[in-house]
Amino acid sequence: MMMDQSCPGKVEPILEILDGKWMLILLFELFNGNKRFGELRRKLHPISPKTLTDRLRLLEEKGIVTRTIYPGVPLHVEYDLTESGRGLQPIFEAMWTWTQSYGAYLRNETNEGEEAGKVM
Amino acid sequence: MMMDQSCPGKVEPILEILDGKWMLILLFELFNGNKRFGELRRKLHPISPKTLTDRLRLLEEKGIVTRTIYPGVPLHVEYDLTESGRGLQPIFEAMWTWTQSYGAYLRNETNEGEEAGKVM
DNA sequence: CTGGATCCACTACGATACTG
DNA sequence: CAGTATCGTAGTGGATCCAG
Repeated sequence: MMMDQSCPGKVEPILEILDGKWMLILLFELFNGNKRFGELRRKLHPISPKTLTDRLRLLEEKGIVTRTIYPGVPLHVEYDLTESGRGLQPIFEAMWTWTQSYGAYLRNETNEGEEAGKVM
Repeated sequence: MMMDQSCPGKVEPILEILDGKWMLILLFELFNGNKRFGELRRKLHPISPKTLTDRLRLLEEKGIVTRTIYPGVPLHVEYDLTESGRGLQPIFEAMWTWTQSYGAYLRNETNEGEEAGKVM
């Protein structure tokens, strides 16, 4: 593992993908299989359609997801991870491991507090 | 490795730490040993003192770094990683691995183009 | 040397309404 | 169903100057 001084600059672009209010949970949903727009919208409720579109388009640009259109009425569009997208999973796992070891009290920031006895 | 539906919410708080324009490179500098304010300021040039202070304070709150003051004139303050902070390294390594495999063309976004042969 | 104080700009994100 | 168009907001990082 080469971790020299130029790493931060090289690694930083990943944050465009992992960053922001919805990206993590969005990617997580996609890890569990391809999904349609409305499906994602329900899972990420109360995300706005504009924001969901923005995030999805960014992921598409970055080669993380594919967008497949099945013509017909009603319209049918599927979002799926590319191989590159699936390759992000080890990063999630590393984050998850860290969270379990050290992240206990960080919860109070983004979660609003009603997660006390939740299932995990 | 348990990765169920509530993981994203649990993992998300890490992004407060990894997130933002300077956090990655800041943490990276700290991985290479404790540093003083001015030292970090030079390494992260052209970061503003306000922003550097903000980032450092956040990391302190989260238990990622310690701030040690050595009284005297001129003032001497050292920033160092806690064990929790050092525990972030596997996440960096996972990101680094991903970058090398899939992230080749992502570079053009955050780097403005004049970084070609830069040492950093 | 190590910041605090102020002011400002940008942009992610949201609400809502509308369309092929 | 799957978005687009518009408008609005709030938080975050930056510039600059000042202070213990």
